[in-house]
Amino acid sequence: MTKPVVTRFAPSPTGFLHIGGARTALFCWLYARHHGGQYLLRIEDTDRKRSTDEATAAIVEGLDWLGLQPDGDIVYQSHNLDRHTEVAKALLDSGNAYYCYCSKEELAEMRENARAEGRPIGYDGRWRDRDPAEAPVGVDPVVRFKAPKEGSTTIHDLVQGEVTVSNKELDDMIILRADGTPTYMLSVVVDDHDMGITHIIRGDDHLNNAFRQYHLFGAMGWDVPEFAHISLIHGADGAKLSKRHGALGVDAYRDMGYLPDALKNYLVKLGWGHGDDEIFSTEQAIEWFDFDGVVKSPARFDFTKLEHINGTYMRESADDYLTEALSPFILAEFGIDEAEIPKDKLLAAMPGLKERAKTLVELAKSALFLIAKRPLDLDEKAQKLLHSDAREMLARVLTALDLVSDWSAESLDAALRTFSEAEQLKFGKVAQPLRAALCGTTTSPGIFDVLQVLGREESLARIADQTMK
RNA sequence: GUUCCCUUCGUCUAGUGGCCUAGGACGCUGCCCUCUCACGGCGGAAACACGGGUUCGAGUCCCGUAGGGAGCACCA
Repeated sequence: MTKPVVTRFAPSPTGFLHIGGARTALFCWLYARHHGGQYLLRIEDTDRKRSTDEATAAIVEGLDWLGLQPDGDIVYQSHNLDRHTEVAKALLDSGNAYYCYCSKEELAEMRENARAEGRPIGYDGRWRDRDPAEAPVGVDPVVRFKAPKEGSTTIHDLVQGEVTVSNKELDDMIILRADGTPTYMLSVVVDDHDMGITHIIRGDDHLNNAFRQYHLFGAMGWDVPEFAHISLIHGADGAKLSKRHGALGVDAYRDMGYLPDALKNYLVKLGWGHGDDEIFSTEQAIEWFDFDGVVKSPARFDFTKLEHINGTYMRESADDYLTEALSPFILAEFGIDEAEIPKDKLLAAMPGLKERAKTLVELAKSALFLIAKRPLDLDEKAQKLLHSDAREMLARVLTALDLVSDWSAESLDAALRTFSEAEQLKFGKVAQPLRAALCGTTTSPGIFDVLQVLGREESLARIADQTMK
């Protein structure tokens, strides 16, 4: 019987939840769900200068939108500072750590020399075995961890495989600053242990940290969790995604009109694969997800593919769900309040509308003709289409449609076909001007659907608006 | 600079020594469907970074080279 899986997502609250973080969270969540374990959220807010409550809120909100709610309470790293300090003291007592009185200038010089001589840049351990009695007075020391000097360290990473590094590369890292506060390296290890984390899943920018953390776990006599370092997401140009280079918060994706499930589907496919499967439900992802499907190389973010997946999800979404989801977009696009939105019409038109939109923003735009008040503004193409001949023809269409008493797609179809035959026009020559008059645009759902959703009165009035006798 | 990681169509990927004449998806593109736009259907162009090994046989294993990425803080 193995231990139940416990994973954690551990962002630092210095900004929004960006897309790479969202994917890491998704992988953590998926892995925990797959194994029936727990997925926890830890806010790494020990850098109080850069951490903000707003950022924490944005992260929680972003995860919530994606449906990645953590199990159990959120852990705030800053609340555990005393515990971290306590562990540092224990390390000091057991001889696994020591005080170092180096000044910053001394350290800078050390680095410079190392660089000049082509040696690894790091602390040289000059206080490691020095007698504390030699300590300069009036200097607050930092506490450093005694890393092994000989041999090498191997990590069996679930994604990267066996990774070995020479212990010469590991310098004695600081675990307690001169002001007595613990550093990140110490805090993560203590928190991961205290939270019972079994699998550390994070971006591979932390791969090198894993070696140092490995020894910290060992020095405390703690079990070392499994590591899984997943590759980072790059922008479309192959460069790393960063805040100033294309990295957006998940809220931006929400505002661009992507569905959370579609974004998740896209994200999990970015760097993980299950054969040729492209579109699958969250349930299937949980069932299939494992590290043997995770790709080591970094992936580029591709909006076009996201759009395609989103379009697929939209077409498969329930009409009432989309109708509700649309309100904020209609407000944002057209400044129309939720209360003024004719939801019944939206719902009725939704089957035809959702077929044609890849995002909620597009969907909102395509629904404008349902909401717009007469007389309609015509877009450029529609204006061009409604030349005088067409307007004259519309007058005759109006007469023909006025005769239709049963305003059903069937009778409308029959009436318009009869009309176009009588006029010796191809059906399209009738439908397009009609569409322009009805929608103000040259694209829309099927013309009979449009007539029906608009209703007899509104349809005839809109046509009348554009006729020329 | 140094350490570690990565490298299959433009992009995401399948591929775990013979099933590969390298498969799927997005995008691009030809045709069909058609009242527009989509959707859908049937086709097409398009990749194993390079060089050496190992092997009867290499996209798959090993070594180099090149390119890309990440780390190297009293940040997390």
